[in-house]
Amino acid sequence: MDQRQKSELTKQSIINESFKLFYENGFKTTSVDTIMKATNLTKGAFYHHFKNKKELGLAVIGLKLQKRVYESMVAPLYGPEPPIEILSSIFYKRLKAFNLYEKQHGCPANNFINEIGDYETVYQTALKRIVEEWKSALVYVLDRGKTEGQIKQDICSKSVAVYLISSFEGVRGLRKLYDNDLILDEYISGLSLYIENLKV
Amino acid sequence: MDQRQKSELTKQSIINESFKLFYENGFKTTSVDTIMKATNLTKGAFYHHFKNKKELGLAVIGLKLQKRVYESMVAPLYGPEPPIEILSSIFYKRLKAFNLYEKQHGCPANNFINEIGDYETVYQTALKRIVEEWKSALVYVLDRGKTEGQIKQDICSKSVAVYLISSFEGVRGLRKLYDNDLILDEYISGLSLYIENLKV
DNA sequence: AAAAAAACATACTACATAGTATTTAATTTT
DNA sequence: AAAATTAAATACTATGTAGTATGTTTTTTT
Repeated sequence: MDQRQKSELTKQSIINESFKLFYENGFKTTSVDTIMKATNLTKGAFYHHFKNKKELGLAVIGLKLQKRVYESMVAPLYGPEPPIEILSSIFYKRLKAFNLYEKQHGCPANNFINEIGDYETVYQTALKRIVEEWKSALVYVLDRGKTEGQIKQDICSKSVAVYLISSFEGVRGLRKLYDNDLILDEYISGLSLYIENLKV
Repeated sequence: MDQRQKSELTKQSIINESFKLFYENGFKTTSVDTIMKATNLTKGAFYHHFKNKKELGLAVIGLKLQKRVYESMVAPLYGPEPPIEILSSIFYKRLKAFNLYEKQHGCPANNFINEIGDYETVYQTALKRIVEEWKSALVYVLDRGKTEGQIKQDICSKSVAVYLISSFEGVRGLRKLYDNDLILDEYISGLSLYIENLKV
């Protein structure tokens, strides 16, 4: 392996460990020292690859968070199945697929949003991008549902998209408070009712 | 004013300033020094009134956060108006009543939930109390709606309650990312649809 | 193989942090 | 009024923090 590849690997390693630590303990409260301890590297390596902690934060948001949300919640919305099926399965499946660790610590993106969404404009912009991408995909599938006559014409796709995202992120925070899945099951039941009412 | 009253005032002053600073900058990232600077008091005063920062955190949650949620979102649910009216007005009114500062920084309770809901059990328990109180009130008004024949019999009150809370807290986080109210308006529209579908 | 550059390590600075120890001032009790 | 108690101030410790300065090693270029 040449130098460039190895260097890229260490950079990715820093980003990966950061994502994990930010997820477990928060962005602001995770120190560069802690991160570098986790990577078995030193501060020299960190500041060789990143200008400062902010640059790392933006890298984690733009690479890890965005990718995570895209792969799990966005991409499936562009699938060929009937819109209502896609909607009801994607949220349901996703929630059911979370392991205990993911239930306890909530949504990585939502954690960032709540911690530093009001902190600095650069973070705001980077996080907004994730939400907008998700929203667009939801609007796409909802509009398709209307076109294909499966979803009521008079509903506002954007509003439904926002409502779906809000409730999903909201419950991922609430779940942190409990040591069982009751709240998630209740959420799913509440969501089902909502989606049911979108049908013509 | 006697000593006890004055002492209680300084304690409340510490709690109030803490609430404000926690809200703006987060719990873990607001230092005791910063708080005492804001109160124009010193560290001696702080550690006279509180054993440690954790005790302060619990005081802020149990007194300020709980009270805030109760007064704005819980108490009105026990009013005499028709359930559907209460539901659609309370969420709508609350969102419309927020000033810019409150929109930018999200929900104080939700911020705590997302920051330290997975941090230590004592915080978990204290925050859970707030959510459960809110949920109970929603279930109460939903059940009343069923009894009074205004709300569909076959919906699960708990599920709807959880879904309502989730979406509300979710959008309060999302709003942080934007510099206008579009997302709130879309949320309200999405919520209206949801509530509309609860009617018989 | 020598020179240059890149990738990292080590050692440091300046400041922030939670909490403690001790002192001073004000108030209440006797 | 003296003694005791409470409220708060001051001074401190030990550790954590972001970031810098400089050194060393490895790889690439010449």
